[in-house]
Amino acid sequence: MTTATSNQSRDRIVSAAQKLFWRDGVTATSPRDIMGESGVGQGSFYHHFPTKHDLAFTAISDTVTSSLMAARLQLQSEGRAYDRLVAYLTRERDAVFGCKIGRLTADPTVMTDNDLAMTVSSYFTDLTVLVRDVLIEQGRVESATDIAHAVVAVVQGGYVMAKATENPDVMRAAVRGFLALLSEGLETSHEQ
Amino acid sequence: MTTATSNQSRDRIVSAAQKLFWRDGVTATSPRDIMGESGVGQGSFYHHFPTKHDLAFTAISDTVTSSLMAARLQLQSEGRAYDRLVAYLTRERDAVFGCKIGRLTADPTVMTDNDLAMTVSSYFTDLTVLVRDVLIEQGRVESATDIAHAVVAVVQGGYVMAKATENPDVMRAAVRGFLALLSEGLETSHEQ
DNA sequence: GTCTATACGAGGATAGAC
DNA sequence: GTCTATCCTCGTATAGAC
Repeated sequence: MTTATSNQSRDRIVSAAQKLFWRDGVTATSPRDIMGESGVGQGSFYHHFPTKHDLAFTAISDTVTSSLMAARLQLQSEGRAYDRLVAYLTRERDAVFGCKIGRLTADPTVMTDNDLAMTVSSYFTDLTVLVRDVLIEQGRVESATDIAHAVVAVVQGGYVMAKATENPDVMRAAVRGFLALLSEGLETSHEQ
Repeated sequence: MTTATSNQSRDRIVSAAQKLFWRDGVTATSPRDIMGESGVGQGSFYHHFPTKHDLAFTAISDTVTSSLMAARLQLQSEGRAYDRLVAYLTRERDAVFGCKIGRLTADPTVMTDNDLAMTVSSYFTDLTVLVRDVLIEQGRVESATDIAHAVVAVVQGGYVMAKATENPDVMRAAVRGFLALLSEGLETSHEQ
């Protein structure tokens, strides 16, 4: 083994970066900001992450992986497909802070960097597939892909609207509206 | 009259700012970038807009006003309410470039400035009201507000997903999925 | 691994002349 | 209104010692 207790400073740097990237975005977060937030010094910082790109890639990849993991846990749990979908849509979200990953879409540092942009892209394609599979399971085979896109879009749009208005109820309203439509023809048309 | 042909440079500055704010965001666009894009010199630039805030407020307010105007024209045109809603949802959008206004939600310069943040916020509340009124007109009185939020969210989320994946079809899929649900119980439940 | 010192361009202006 | 010169801080590192 090369390191004993699996790097203290490195983890602190990544956590601080994730926090600040969520709040301010990657472009607006400087190495100095991250040193301040993490309490790690300059020498140590640049030892672990020679460039901002390196840190951003580590931090964003980790955020994407754990977000997908959380979605997977919820969408592939026990219970009826429809219930899992409702649970996913209505789960508590820090709506007024925006989506950690969706916001990166508006971040020039991320979008002009192929590695980072692909990581963000993969989050949305993977998440949409997860949702689509649940819709298929529910019996909505016909336009499962389209509806899955709508599901993911409603959540992302909910984040944008809630952040814009600083009101978490806006996200809830969007989800309620969507669910009203999704469940409208339920008894007659689709397996529950 | 104080000026003859109603300021050349000023308009060029605002147009350039709107273009760059859309592409890169406000935070990542510098005065120097805008001078370069507009061809206006430094002295002239700072004469018209003493601070970046002043320019951002002018540019963003104008974008919000004309976007709302465009939505209003489409949502309050002739024809059946349902058709206007479909037209609004399916209209051509530069999806892969993201929403000019929605992206500002992830821009620290905008969100930490009260004037700018309120301008962005008002766009979403006003737009949602426009959509809600069409839904009410269509006969969906019950959850018109919620569904209106869902409509706006699907479009915003469509922008985010399309930009993330660099694929405009993703926005179209989200809208198709949403419309599939919206029109599902149509013949029986609601006026068309 | 971590520290301190140093560097250089860009961001966001201000000052004063024309 | 527009131009050129100047200013100071921050972003993003690099260098070398401990």
